[in-house]
Amino acid sequence: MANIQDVAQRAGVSRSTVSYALSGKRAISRKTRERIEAAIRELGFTPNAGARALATSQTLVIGLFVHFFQDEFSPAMLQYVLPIADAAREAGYDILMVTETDGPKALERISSSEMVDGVVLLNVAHEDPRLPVMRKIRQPGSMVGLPKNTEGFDVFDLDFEESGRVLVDHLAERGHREIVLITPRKDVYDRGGAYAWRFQNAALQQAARYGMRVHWFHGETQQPAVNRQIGEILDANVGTAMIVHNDAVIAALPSVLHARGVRVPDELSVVGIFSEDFGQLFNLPYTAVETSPDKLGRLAVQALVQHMLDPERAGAHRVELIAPQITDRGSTK
Amino acid sequence: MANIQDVAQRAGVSRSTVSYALSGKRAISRKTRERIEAAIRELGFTPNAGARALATSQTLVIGLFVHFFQDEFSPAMLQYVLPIADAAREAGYDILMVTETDGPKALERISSSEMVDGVVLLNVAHEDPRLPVMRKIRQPGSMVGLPKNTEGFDVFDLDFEESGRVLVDHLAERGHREIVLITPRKDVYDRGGAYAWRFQNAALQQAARYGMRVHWFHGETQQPAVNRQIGEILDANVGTAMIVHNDAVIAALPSVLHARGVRVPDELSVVGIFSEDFGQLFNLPYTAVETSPDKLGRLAVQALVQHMLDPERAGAHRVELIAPQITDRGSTK
DNA sequence: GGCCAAAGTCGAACCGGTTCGACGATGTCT
DNA sequence: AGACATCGTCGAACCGGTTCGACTTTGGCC
Repeated sequence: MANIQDVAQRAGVSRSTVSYALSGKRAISRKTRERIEAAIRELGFTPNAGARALATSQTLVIGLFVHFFQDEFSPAMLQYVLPIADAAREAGYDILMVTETDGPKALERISSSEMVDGVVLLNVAHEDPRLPVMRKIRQPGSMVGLPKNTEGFDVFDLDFEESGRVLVDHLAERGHREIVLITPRKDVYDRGGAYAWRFQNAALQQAARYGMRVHWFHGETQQPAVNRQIGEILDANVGTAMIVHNDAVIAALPSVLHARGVRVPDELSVVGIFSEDFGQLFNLPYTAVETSPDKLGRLAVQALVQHMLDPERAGAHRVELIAPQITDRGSTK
Repeated sequence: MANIQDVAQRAGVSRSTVSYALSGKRAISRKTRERIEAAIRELGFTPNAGARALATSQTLVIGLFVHFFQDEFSPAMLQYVLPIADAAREAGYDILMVTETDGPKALERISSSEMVDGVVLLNVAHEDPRLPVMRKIRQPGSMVGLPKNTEGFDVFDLDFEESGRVLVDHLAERGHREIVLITPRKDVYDRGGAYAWRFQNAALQQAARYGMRVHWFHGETQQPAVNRQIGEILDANVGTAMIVHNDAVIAALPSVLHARGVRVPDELSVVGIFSEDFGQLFNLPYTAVETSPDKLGRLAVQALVQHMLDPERAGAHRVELIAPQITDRGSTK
């Protein structure tokens, strides 16, 4: 394997000259540069990442910390991960993906051994145990999911409160007075998944404002419990519309409704909150708030990259809740 | 940030002694070791990964090369990725996940800059363009998916041929004489996704052996084309059973069958090939061959780790096609 | 022609670990 | 008591890059 010394020798220059030719940080004459480039090509030289990291304190790697909870629907997670990987690469970074259960410990390990220049956290909880660690470490951090205390980080999330209101409005405008609300499982709340109660509180409050009656259920996440529960809710036969904030439930809904011969929107109006890709994957015919995982993931990476490039501006952090967009698929009336 | 020199100073020893205390490669007296450990704790020292990589030529990172094709069903891919990440961590490795479209180039880049100790390739095609690169690089490689030439690699895959035969047998035993076979999209074949024709050829051959008539279709992958196609196939009303080797089709099947009131297995027998998790996700009530992505992923990592630990035995490679297990969910008769 | 700035290159130091050879202290065996 | 192996530690070299300061050469300007 060729190293920078071999290149220098072959081109008849010193190691530093090769380095400068590569980085462009000092002027190099055209003739010399061409000789160096030829030598690099002939020897197939690529700088050693470890050595470079050691010298520059830069790894060009971003740590992506994801935890795949059993009670959350995994396909949805992937929709964040892929755009993040793409955006990172566009900015010249690779992705070290960490899925360990013990997030704080993993974060500590990766950070203190300086394997990454920055960190993206997915699925951040209200009082996320990773955040205290994030505050101690040297690398800048960016996240998807709104924690209680955002100080020191770039934070991006959907505006779940507004999303809840928008969907209630949508139903209220169409005259619905009694509705069903299906939210994530209780575990998500217990874990501090703030998006759950942010959405739900806002929805309940807005419904109260309209004088709507709301029947609220924590949706199941695993089959066959999901189908059974949907059946029970339909049996109860309360309400003329349904707001579903639960991936597993909304994915299973078409088949259950079909099986029971419930026609949407004639007999029941349905709205949800999921990404376009997710909707396509499960062929969901429901009007819904778009969750834009790709947009959020990209934003997180872009903000992080800015901080990594310009560590001075460590004070300026973005907290951005993107506005919900409703996609009307005609499932309400 | 504390480095090994700070620790040495605080413990009143030399840097090398600290290093030996950490690695255990030479004997260190109990007293000295305890002083060093205390210093490490007090200073919160963690070895710098780049420096260590430079000195040892070991990164403790595995490169995971995945390409998410639009015409393949992404949720299925995740089922390989997560077990791989887990298995890697258990062996002390982290995962650098690379999703670039230009796989060969990415492989070249990561490998020659020595960012990883070894490489896992997912979804390997018959003549995968990444393989020529794999043969040149210094790091050992392991893969899921059976290429034409396996020499030099550890290869793991489901035995798709046997899977095809097993499913045909299953239907033949129940007296079916005319069946529908739905395979992956044409693009998958064109790309050299060998699992597609390995399964299909074996199934067709076995069916011929029984004198069965087979109606063969390339399944669609994106909605709403999937549903439309399933409808058309059902309209044609040929055959008493269906073998589905296509994730998007099998995922959509329950709702289409429901909608048309086709009862399984009374009016139509259905078998498929998908993982248990996938079946659970989409609540699929079909008898199927288990694809065991978790098992395959773990095998790939374990084999790779062996090669990384013992580079001498570079000659001995495993090629393992795991035997299909059929899970009877009662969708045939 | 002399002075000065800019361009181009080099050598040395440094980043933070690991590892080899050497050396003193200690213990064992004859 | 002397020879010798073993234990414990140290200093120096090395891994492969980057970067700083200094030096030489070139060119422009008065």
